[in-house]
This record gives sequence, C-alpha cells and structure tokens, in this order.
Amino acid sequence: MELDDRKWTILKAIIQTYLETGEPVGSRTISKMPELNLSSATIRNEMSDLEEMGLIIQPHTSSGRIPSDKGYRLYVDRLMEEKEAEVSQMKQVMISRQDKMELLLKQIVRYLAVNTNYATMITSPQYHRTKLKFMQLSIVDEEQILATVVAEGNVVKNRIIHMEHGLNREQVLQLNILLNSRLNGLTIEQINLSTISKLKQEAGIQSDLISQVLDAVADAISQEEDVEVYTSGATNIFKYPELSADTDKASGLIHAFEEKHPLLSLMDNEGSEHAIKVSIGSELQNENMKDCSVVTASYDLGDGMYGRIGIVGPKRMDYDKVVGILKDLTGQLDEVYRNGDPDKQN
Amino acid sequence: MELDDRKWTILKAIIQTYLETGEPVGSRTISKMPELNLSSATIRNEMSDLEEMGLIIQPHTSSGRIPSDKGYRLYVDRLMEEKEAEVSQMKQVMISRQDKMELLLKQIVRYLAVNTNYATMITSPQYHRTKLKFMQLSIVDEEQILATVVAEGNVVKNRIIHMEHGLNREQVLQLNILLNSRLNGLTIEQINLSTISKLKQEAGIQSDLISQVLDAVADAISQEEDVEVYTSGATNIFKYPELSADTDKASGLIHAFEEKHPLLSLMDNEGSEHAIKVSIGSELQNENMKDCSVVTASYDLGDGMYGRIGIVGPKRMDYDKVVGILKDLTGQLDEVYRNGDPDKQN
DNA sequence: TGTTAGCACTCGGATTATTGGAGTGCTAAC
DNA sequence: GTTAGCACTCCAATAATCCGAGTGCTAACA
Repeated sequence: MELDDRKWTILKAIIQTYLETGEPVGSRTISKMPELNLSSATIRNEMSDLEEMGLIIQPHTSSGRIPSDKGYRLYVDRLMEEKEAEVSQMKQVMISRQDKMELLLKQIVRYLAVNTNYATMITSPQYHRTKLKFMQLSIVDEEQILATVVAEGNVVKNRIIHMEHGLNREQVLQLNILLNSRLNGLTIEQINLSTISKLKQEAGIQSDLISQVLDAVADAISQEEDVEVYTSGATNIFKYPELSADTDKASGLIHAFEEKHPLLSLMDNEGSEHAIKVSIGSELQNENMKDCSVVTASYDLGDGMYGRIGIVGPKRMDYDKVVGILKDLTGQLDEVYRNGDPDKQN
Repeated sequence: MELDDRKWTILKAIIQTYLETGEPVGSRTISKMPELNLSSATIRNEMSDLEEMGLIIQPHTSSGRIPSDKGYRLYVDRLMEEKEAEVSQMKQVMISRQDKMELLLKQIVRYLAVNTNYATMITSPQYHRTKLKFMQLSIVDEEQILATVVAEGNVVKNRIIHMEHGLNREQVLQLNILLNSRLNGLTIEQINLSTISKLKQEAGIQSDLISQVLDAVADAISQEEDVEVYTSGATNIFKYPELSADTDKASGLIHAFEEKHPLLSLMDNEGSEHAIKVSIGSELQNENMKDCSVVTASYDLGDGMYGRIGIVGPKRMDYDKVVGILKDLTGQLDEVYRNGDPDKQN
C-alpha cells in the first residue's frame, strides 16, 4: 500500500495530537480538524490502512491509535528534511568563552533541560586530533615533579610525578627543552610508544631516571579516555506519565542517568553522518529506554575539540522544537568559538 | 511522665521493627518478643503512654504506631552514646591515594551508595587553610600565559591568562621568583588584596603589565568557592515505598539531588561539634526531604583539606549501620592520608 | 468508487460496594 | 499492676458496576 498525501496528513495529525496529549487519538478527534474535511468514518478507514502499514498501533481493541516506532521514524525523517534549510529564531543563549570548560558544559546542559523540559546530557569535548602546544616540568619539592601539558584549545592537564630520587634543575631544564622540541605540534594520537621510546634514547645516559618521567608524561597525555558526561533535568521525566507512572520504569530510567557508559553509548553517532540524529524506542537498544526517544547532536569547538549533546524524552517528544533548539545551540557555539578567528581559540 | 526502662525497651522494639518493615507496629507484634514477657494489652497501655509523650504516632485510629521525629531523635541519640566506644568491623574499602581527587570522591560516594542502599553525597575537599606550595607562570604563546598553582595536598590549579602585549622571558622569570618567594607557604586565605597590592608595588615599573597578571593569579587562587558535590545512588530512594509511592514526592527528592546548593546546606555541620550528625525529617528544613533523614560526617585528608559526606534515606534508616560505615570510612581515609602523622585528628 | 451515517459491540478506567483483618480502647476480673 | 475479652474502627484489597470513547461493519448515497 502506498502512503498518499491524505494518509500522510492524517498520520501527521495523529502524531502531533498524540505529542500534545499523550493519549491515544481517536478518529473523531482527527475528523474535527478543519484542514481536512472528512467524516470520522473515513478517517477510521484510513487509520485502518495506516495500522496495516505498521505506522500506528492500537494499544487494545476499541482504543484510539498511537504512533508506532516506525511511524515516529517516518515523521521525524520527513521533519528533518523540511527543517534542513529553515532558519530558527531561538533567543540568543548566553554563551561566552569560559576558561573552565566544565562550567560551560554545565551551563549548556542546564539551559537545555530548562528550555525543553526533557532530560539532557553533554559530553566533555574529546580531542584526539588536538595538537600539543606547550609542555612543562617543574620541581615542586625533592620528590615530586609537576608535569603540565597544554594542548590546542587550551586544554590543560596536570600530573604530579613522584620520584624516589629527584632530578636537579639542570636535568629538568634539559628535559623541558627536549620534550618541547620533540613533541610540540604533534597530535595526542601521534604521541605513542615509539615516539616515547625514541625520546628515551635521545635523553642519553640519565635515561634511567628520565624514563620514569617520560612514562609518567606519556601516561598523563594519553590518559585513559576521561570523557565526562554532564546531565541535567533527569527529573523532567516525571512530567510524562508514560515514563513515570510505573515506578520501576521511572527508577530504571533515572538510574540510567547516573551511569556514564550507557549514556555515552546513547550519544554515539556511529553510522550517521548527520549532525543531528534521532533514535526512537527500540532503536536505542537499551531496556530502560525503550519508551524514550533520544535526539543527539555534535558540537564542535574548533581545534579538533568536539563532543555530543543529547536530549532524552518520551517518544512523544516535540521533535520539531528539540531539533530546532539543538541546531541553534550548536550554531551559536560555532559562532562564538570559531568566529572571525580562523586560526584558533579557546 | 518518665521514660522508665520498660518504656525504653518497648520504644526501641517499636522503632527497630518499624525500621525493618516500614509498616506501623501493633501491640501484638511487640508482645510476642521474647525479651519482654508482657501481654499485648499491657503493651497497649505503655504505647498509649509513649504516644502521650510524643515519641510515637498513630497514623490513624486503630492502626499500629510509628516513631515520631522526636522518637527517632531519642533513639539515635542513645544509639550514638552506645556506639561511641564500639569498634566496627566493616571490611576494608579499597582506598588508595589518587592523583585525581575527583576520582577518589566518586569512588567513595559510589561505594557508600552500593553498600547502604541509600542516596549518598560527598563534597570536594575545601582547603582554606591549605598552604601554597609552588607556583609557576609559563609562556604559552605571544598572547597567553599559563599560571599553575600547586597547593599542599597537591591540589593543582591552572589558569590561562590572555594579554594583549605579552611578557618576555626575562619578565616572566622575575615574576616567578617574586611570586614564589613572597607567596610561598601562605594559606589561600592569607593571600588577599593587600598582599597582592604589596606585590604589585614591589614589581616596580613594569607594574602595568604585571598587575594584569597578578590580578589573574589572585583570581585563579581565590577562585570563587568551587566546592563540588558528587552524588550517587539517588535511585535508591525507590527502594523505600514511603519515599517513592507518591510520584510527586519522589520527583522532588530526586530533583533535590540535582541541585548543588541545597545539598551543601544539608551537609553543613554548623552547631555540631560531633563528627557525625544525624538530622531527622523536619529538622532538615527542606520541604522535599521532610520524610527523610540525613546522616553526615566530616572527612579530613590532612593538609587542611576536609569535606563532608552525607547519606540520605528514609526516616526508618538503619542508623546503626550507617553510622558504623561512616565511622569506618572516615577512619580509613585518616589512615591512608595521614598515616604516621599523629598530631591532629578528625 | 469513494464517502458517510448509523449501529452494535468492546474494553479500559473510574467509581462505588463489599469484605476481612489487624489493631485499638475500655472494662472487669485476677 | 497485669491480663483476657469484647465491641468498635478503619484501611487495604477485591469485586462489581458503570460510563463513554472508540472501533468495525454494513448499507445507502453522490
């Protein structure tokens, strides 16, 4: 069967009504809409067709219809197409360059939660492709050396290195020169074991001590993926009875928001070259979230720093609004962080 | 009326039974206990007395009794007395010195949540009394200077300072010497405006540029109280029907766990010189938490770094266990972080 | 052939009765 | 001071009832 124009209009009407009310939609409700002038009986016939096509579902005999995952999918896909060129008019968010990246992310995620009434999350930027900018070892006291690493985008990492027998100033100075001249400009990815072992050789006779330091530095740089996830508005799910009426469900969902890894995998954007991606219900492959939809977007702060933003809500999420807000936000980030400063900035 | 021995025994029995079951306790249940050999009728008389004294409450006519806030209070106070000398036997937690303080705190708060089945929280250590250990300015590029500050306890702070006209190496070197010689060993608190302005004078003629740097440094050091709060196990509240049966209540509670400031004020320990403090229901002065109890404890990592840990649960919390675990935990932290340093204690 | 009115039927959700049992307070006897 | 006995209360769980929104189907109509 084919989805003709009238069927599409009806499907849209059903979904939009359901988005608003959260209640199954009956034929009568649709027939009363002015834009299509049909009796409820006709609508019923069409609905029957739509159901046969798997786009809508009847929770039980003699109830109204609700969209199926497949129905949502279709709706969202078409929506995205329409949205593609559209200009949004969200009011300007207060984004300013922050020295503290963390603070900025928290602000954003909070802003989103407040403005959408859904649960939101954001990852800290990852920066594999980031280049090393500057690096410094300093003597703190006899046994401790502070290693400071600055990467593009002014991402700063510190590491205190404990040593049984400290280095003297002379040695530290040499090391600093060596490190900076050899590693500068390399991306984090490029600094791997072979680079390090080459450096060790160059360091010459003191290599015993120095290799300790280098190991620690290498460790500090390529530090285990410390992506952070910040969340906000988890309690917004209580605003949607279909998510919170059943205490167990609500509990599982909120719980899912406490765990970092499941959240990260939600925001994975593998297999999608679109910046904005919508995953619906079962597509999420997460038992706790089977009644949810997740909209994710990439943000890019320049300098190879990019991360993901996610919004979690009920399937009857206001996709239109959410996609719009995300588009605006990522656009604004772009503007602030890469505007008129084509070389680079924090 | 006086709380004689028998009344106390009965009260204890009521509270303990209620802690286990969460259901109002009837006279018959108590009378069946072997340690006191009384009929239910007698118990009823005593209960009537206890109610008159405000220690227990009858949710409605002809129901069993539950402890009142006042009752809990009495119970907890006496419990703490008994507990005072007792040795606990919790199995060793894996605590090791972490370079990343954040990670340690997250581990602890998670450990607590898992082991108590309550919601838990911990503040990052505050360190007003911490002494400055080391400090370094480095030139990153023409316009940016990196300021690194190390305090006791190896707390490291970074700050990128943007300058229109950069400093040359010579100037930076001088500044480093000046800063370290003047500020070293001072506590964060001691480095206030007057110290800074004195420094500015000493810096001499280049003071224009330099004062920019100093301002930024001062700012970085005394950075707005950036106490963090980490939480875990918020969803544990779903394990207690009296907290989660009503969706609104549960929502409010979980929501309270998303906000930093309310949590901080919960963990305030003003007015209590005890390391461990129990607040019950209305004592918390927080509408969302009126059905909860909060147990808080101080931890001390030495070097003037101390913070608070909190456990939030239903009023019928297992106070005994919670207090025990907290005692153990703070003890272990003490041991690991200040071992062989017998001068001060928590 | 597509649309519509009409009608019998279904089913979930809300509301109202019904019941059982745990618990109390009181009284009188030990 | 303690206890047995009894009448009474009230919640919570279960069952019974009702209501209405919504459907599918059929027959008539344009």
